[in-house]
Amino acid sequence: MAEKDLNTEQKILEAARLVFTQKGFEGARMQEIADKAGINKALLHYYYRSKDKLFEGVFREAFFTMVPQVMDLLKSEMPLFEKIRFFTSNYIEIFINNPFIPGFVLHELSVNPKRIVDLLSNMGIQPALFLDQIQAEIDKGIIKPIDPRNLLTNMLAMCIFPFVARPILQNILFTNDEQAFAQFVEDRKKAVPEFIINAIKNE
Amino acid sequence: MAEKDLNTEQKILEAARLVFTQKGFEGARMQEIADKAGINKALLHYYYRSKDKLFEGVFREAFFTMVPQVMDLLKSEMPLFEKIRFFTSNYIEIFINNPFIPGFVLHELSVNPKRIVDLLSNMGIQPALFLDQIQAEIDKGIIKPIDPRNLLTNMLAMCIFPFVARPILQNILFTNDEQAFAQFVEDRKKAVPEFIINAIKNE
DNA sequence: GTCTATATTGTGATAGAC
DNA sequence: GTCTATCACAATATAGAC
Repeated sequence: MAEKDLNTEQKILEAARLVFTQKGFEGARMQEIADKAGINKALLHYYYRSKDKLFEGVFREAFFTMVPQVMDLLKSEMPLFEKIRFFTSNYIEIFINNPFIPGFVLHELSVNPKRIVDLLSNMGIQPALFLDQIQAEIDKGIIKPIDPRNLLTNMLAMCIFPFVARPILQNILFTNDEQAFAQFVEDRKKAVPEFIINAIKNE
Repeated sequence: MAEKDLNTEQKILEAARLVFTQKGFEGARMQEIADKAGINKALLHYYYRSKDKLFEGVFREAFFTMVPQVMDLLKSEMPLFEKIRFFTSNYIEIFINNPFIPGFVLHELSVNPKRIVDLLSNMGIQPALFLDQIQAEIDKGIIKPIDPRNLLTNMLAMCIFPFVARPILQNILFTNDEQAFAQFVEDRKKAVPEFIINAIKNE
């Protein structure tokens, strides 16, 4: 690494993140990334040999933002209900700060599913501990019987879906009022864990 | 690939549906659609003047499959719990038969949100009646207090999300076993409404 | 490192024979 | 209606001056 203008490189990555996450790989244009970074196309290729290489970095970062950070939380020793509250509210908060990540990752996942195999095996995603914890609470009679995988899927669904379906939800439920939708999502940091715990708690 | 019995126009639409739903508008190639339809590019343009026109038809059909069919159900006079069971299981069944629709529609929605304005206004999506029904049940003390929009969002999330996130869920929860995942989704036709009703029902 | 100019390949779309 | 051949342009990528 010789003397690189980190400023330019940062600008490129930031611009690429914006364009890729909003348009996807196929929809993104190197010209638009260059424009947003305030440089020209040639300089993009000077820093990153190809569109693929540039995308690789952006996708990796997005994938790491979306998947593993909070997944680690599932492995902790926290009591179940507390863990559910912590997981959902933190996850929603991450997406509030990165609203385009979910749609971006899910689209690229469905277009090129092979990619996840590489990435997932490179990071030890292991929900087994969390699933076992759920099963243990069921056996103890503390929560209602449920397939632990269904519970985890529901948790993820309620955290992620509003960001993937935002345009349509905002339109239907809030007549396109952006601030109202932002407040709605903010409220869900408490509403979602409450909903989940109500669903599984034994009286 | 395509049936010889079908006329050319049907073969084109079928091929376009496959390619567009799996690759999106930007990722789709007219060449690939032509190949899948067993014809050549020129003939595509003979039947549909442009890629846009062809996409229009496919997206419209997908959008109508995804959004309004079951939405009408929300307006019916059914009791709330029964309505929730009917809605969720029917919706999941639709996606079992059209697994690529959710990802396709949601992606195009986020890439081109303006499109929904046109389509949504052309069909009277009106969840108000359902939201009112929920509020009425809350007032009567039959279900727990909850923002009705949160409840509707959660319903949609749990129905749709597994199909959008299928590659990653199938990998993490089922070690890429397709049949196991199919069974999992089938089970959710009963598990999801049960989960929801448990979450809101007052004891 | 940054630019202008250009090469090179894609891809959507059309012309015209049959 | 269906084909082959080709156009026109857009987009990635490279060459080379400064």
